[in-house]
Amino acid sequence: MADKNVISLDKIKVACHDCSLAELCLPMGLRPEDVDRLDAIVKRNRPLQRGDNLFRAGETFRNLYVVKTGAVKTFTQSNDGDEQVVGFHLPGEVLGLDAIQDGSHGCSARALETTAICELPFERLEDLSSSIPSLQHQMFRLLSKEISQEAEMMALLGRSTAEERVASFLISLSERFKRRGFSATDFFLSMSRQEIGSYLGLALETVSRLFTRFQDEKILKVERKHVQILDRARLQAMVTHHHNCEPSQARPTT
Amino acid sequence: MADKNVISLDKIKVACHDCSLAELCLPMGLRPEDVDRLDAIVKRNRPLQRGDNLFRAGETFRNLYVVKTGAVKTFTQSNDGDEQVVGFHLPGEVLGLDAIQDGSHGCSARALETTAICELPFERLEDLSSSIPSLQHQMFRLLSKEISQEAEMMALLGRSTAEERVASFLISLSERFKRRGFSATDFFLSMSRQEIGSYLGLALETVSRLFTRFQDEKILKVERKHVQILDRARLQAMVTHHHNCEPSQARPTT
DNA sequence: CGTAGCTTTGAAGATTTTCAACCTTAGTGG
DNA sequence: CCACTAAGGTTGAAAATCTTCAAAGCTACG
Repeated sequence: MADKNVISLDKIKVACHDCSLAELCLPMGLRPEDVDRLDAIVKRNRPLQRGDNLFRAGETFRNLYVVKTGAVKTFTQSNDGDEQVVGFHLPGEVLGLDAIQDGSHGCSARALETTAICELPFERLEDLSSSIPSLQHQMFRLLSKEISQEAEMMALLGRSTAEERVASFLISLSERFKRRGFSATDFFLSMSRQEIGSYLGLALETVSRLFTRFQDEKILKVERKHVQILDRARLQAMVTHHHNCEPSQARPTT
Repeated sequence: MADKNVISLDKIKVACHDCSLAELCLPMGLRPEDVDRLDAIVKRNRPLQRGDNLFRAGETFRNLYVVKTGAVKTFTQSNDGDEQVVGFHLPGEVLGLDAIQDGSHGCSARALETTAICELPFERLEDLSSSIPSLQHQMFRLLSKEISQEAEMMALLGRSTAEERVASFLISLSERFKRRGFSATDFFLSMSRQEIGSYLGLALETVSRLFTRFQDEKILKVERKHVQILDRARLQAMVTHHHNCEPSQARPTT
């Protein structure tokens, strides 16, 4: 809607209009004055550098976070030190929804590259939701969407071969980039093979091999972090095989 | 809180007090008069028989459902016919949260045994939430909890061996039964090996073998659907190995 | 230019799946 | 009352997939 660029002085407000609140507001349109009220509670912090933590597991939950630019991973750590990636978060996506429940974060979040974040104090958001029914509705939808997406991921992990998982991962990234106005067929992975593997429940070598194989089969062109999707149809076919209950692309929702 | 038994005439109301709304109300206590307002919108339907569908993927979303007694599975169907189980729902647990998002159910729900269900018209629930801040808060918590649980499941599926998955599944069931006042160490599985396997991303034979092995190792006693946990500590140890970020049992929250 | 960190690749090893047979239980009907 | 059948469960062996271990290649960065 508001397509303005970020302006230095009025940065906070504008930043929110054009990005952070898109996820919350655009889907069903709050009234402009309500958007302003929402804007008023949003904070924008200095950008995170690669490796910086946004929050850590166990910390008290106070804010939801919206990725403006960059990318963030969420992960848990096993007691023997190695980490398990539970999500990647691209621009426009929200973090922290799992922490509302018990007031503390259940996973840590770390920037995969230089990343700008908006912060939404959850208590304020709750207050506002009480007085703006359509915001409450958006909040419910937002939470519900997260549940759907996770369920889809569970179905993927519960059923798929390594091939399906990697294909599905690429399609997911592709769609998410596309939605934010980036190329759906040509993008950079901000995460390592290791992190992809951890997320998909595969060894990093398996991920690497699949990338190589897809390239040999002319489905992808991969050059380190740079991925180009050459044959989306075949990628899709690998996944469609398990038909995720909702006809994903049949409805132009979202 | 209300520990009354179900009384025939006033069944609907009482039923809700002692069970269906526990999940929504008890965690942080609505005021009694608010609970009554909530009760007023709850419907209770005839019980479902084993195999009956509660809803099907693609149907319009109107209600959330709370399992009162019995058990329900949610699943998606691949185009080649076989199903993928995405969840099991025991008494006190809520179904349908994933459907708020786009107004239609993304998976089907079917009774695994004779099952009683409460129905909560979501629109009414939203209206009520607007006027009862603590109910809104409970709703957010409910949705957030679902997100946490799914994230935990994703972590499990993404990281575990068959052994860990089955161990984790049993512990999860055990805890859920316990919370509802059933035995944590002696219960009946209402789902088949096939369904467990589908849920955990394992072949049904693998599930069966693990049950047998656990029995050989004196961790379980399994006799068809009847499971007894003999050595919870060792079951727990198989899972703890991956430390689910939140110290699960350290805090008596819930 | 050299080192550190990813990534790729190969080969061996482990786990899990698949296929197939058999067993058990519960329900049915002779 | 017993045999029969169907559905679910168990078990074994072969086959497939994925992981692990190991080594080498590539890039980026200081």
